[in-house]
Amino acid sequence: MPMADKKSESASSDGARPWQSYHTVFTNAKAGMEGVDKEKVQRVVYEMSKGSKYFENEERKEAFIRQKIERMRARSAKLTAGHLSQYQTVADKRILELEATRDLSKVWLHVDMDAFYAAVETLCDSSLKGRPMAVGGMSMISTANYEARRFGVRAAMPGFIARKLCPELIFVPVDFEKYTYYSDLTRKVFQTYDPNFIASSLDEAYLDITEVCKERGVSGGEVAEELRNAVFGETGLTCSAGVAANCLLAKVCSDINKPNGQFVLPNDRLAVMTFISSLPIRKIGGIGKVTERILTDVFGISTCEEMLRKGGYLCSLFSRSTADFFLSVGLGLGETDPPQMRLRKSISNERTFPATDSEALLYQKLELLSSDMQKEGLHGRTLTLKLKTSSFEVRTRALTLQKYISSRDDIYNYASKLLKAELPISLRLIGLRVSQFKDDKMGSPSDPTQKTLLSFMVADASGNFVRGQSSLGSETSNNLFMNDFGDDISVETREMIDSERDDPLNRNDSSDPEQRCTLIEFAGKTEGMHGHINGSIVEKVDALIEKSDPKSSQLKKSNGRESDTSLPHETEISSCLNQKDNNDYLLQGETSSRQEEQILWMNDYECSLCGIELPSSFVEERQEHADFHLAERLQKEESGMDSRTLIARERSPLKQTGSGNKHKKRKSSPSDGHLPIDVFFRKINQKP
DNA sequence: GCGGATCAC
DNA sequence: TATGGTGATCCGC
Repeated sequence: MPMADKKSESASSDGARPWQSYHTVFTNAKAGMEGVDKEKVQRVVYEMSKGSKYFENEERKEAFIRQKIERMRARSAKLTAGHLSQYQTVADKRILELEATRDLSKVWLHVDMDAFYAAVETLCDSSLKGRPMAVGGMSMISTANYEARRFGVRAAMPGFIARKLCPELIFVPVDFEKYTYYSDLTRKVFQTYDPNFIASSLDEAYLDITEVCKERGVSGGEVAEELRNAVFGETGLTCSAGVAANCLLAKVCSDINKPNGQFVLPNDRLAVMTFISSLPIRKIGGIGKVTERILTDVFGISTCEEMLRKGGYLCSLFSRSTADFFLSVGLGLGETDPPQMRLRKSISNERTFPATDSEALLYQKLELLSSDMQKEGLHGRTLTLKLKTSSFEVRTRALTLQKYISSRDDIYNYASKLLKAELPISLRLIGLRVSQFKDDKMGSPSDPTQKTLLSFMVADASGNFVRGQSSLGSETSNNLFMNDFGDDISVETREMIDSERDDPLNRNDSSDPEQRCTLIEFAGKTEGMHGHINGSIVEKVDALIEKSDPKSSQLKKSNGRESDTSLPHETEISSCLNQKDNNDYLLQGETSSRQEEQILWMNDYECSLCGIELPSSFVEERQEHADFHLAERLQKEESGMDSRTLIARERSPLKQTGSGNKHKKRKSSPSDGHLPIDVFFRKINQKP
């Protein structure tokens, strides 16, 4: 097993240079960090952190990661030549299948504002120009300008460490109103190039400029140049752009000539493969600090191309979806279609405070949080209490109820129970999260009197917020992204939301919390999240390769994320039927199914039985519609009609009215989670 | 369903 | 003096 044995190297030098074993994210290559003395930064960070509770916790985490790596190395070493060759065959086949999904017909542009918060602050106060400056405070920095980055100062770094690195550093408090205002200006420009642009944060967006290029007969690079000029003209801010055939690559490209630059990757397979071949894996969205270490330390993978060369190992040691993602990365594949609209699945509030073990104080914090949660006006069944102890250990304690709760008192009472079980304890953070919203599970009849997530504003794929399904493409100024920090890390989220409510720019705002825009998240959707490779190894070496079902291993698209790229209709249903679809290649075909719902509102608005579109806010209409199908079915059953026939007929229109992407591959084999439809309905009927 | 982890911004 | 907040997802139980 080839491996980059960095461990012995660093272990031997630990004594002399202990800071080298303290892995922070602050020394990763980032725009503006060229020429930074990383060794010095590392040393300062280490010296400032050493001995703190935070540091000790980091060391504990580090020890776990080392263990993980050791376990994986051991498993990897245990693979026999036979197993490996089997898995190599699987990987090669998979690579071919993935390759077949390559789509070079689209031109995607990723725009990324340069040091956005810092740039806005400088725009508003020209005395900051040319001086090292950071937005944030002594405990946390949201972003730093390029002058500060030369000292190694960067986002997510504590301010007191930043000041040590750069004593001249100017600190400016965050001001989200300002950033939102300028973000809206940029979005107005984006909209002229792609009305359906995807805003992934205040300072980042994806634009499909395929049509613009075609209609005007210009290149992607020319569009990028023009757009960047327009953004500068509109705001006085610079941005960087990447142009490529898919979102994943475009994002990588926008980082290459940052700041105030752009990079075009031609829609050409050879160009993509060449580009990918030397690209460090850490540049890929979804591959973070831990995943990078595992891939390099266990498999010796440091560039994307090596993903392909080590395909056999990857397929044998990772879940199917994770391995698919890795292989896609190796091929330079990524999302080429706008992501499906997604509804928020949870809402949370958390707050850090001076550590205390005073129970009275802790309950007081909980009370405040409970009030905040009530203000969100959501109804959920699952309540999760998050705790961070004074030693930085994070715990979560969850409770799922029969009923939906939303009131301050309910939240507080249940949260108190969860907290009580942890006492005595010394905490520095308490958080609450509510999930399993009323309309989370499709098909459960809605109570029209209830506020639900879906009665809030929802967003279309452009990131523009719309009510229900109508008036797509509302004004960009109505955008609101709660977790919208870009390069910049918020420490003032609560304030941001509160101030946003009074923002004169948000003309649709209402004081009624029900009318408020609610975040629909897009962040990271195009890259997806493929961490969690820890402990995901299943003993599968004994599985038979014959079990691999060719149909089931068809891939839809892109980054290999089943749920992200699923087509509507059957695919959507199948992913509901079979949430646990993470077996490895050789174990496909053993997944179980479970589903009890009646009507599935696909994409949250489309009836699974007849395809009629009913926005989720049409609560009563939906109930009526469900009743209609029920009555219809009962009637036909009584008349002796075979349910299979019935269902087939009812479902058939779906296929025509489908996504219009019939050529796209999708999960299609029963082993992938499709219940025979009559079994499916039999199950439904068992449900009271 | 729960809890720990990872990731993005 | 001092290391964030929000949301998602995966994975093993």
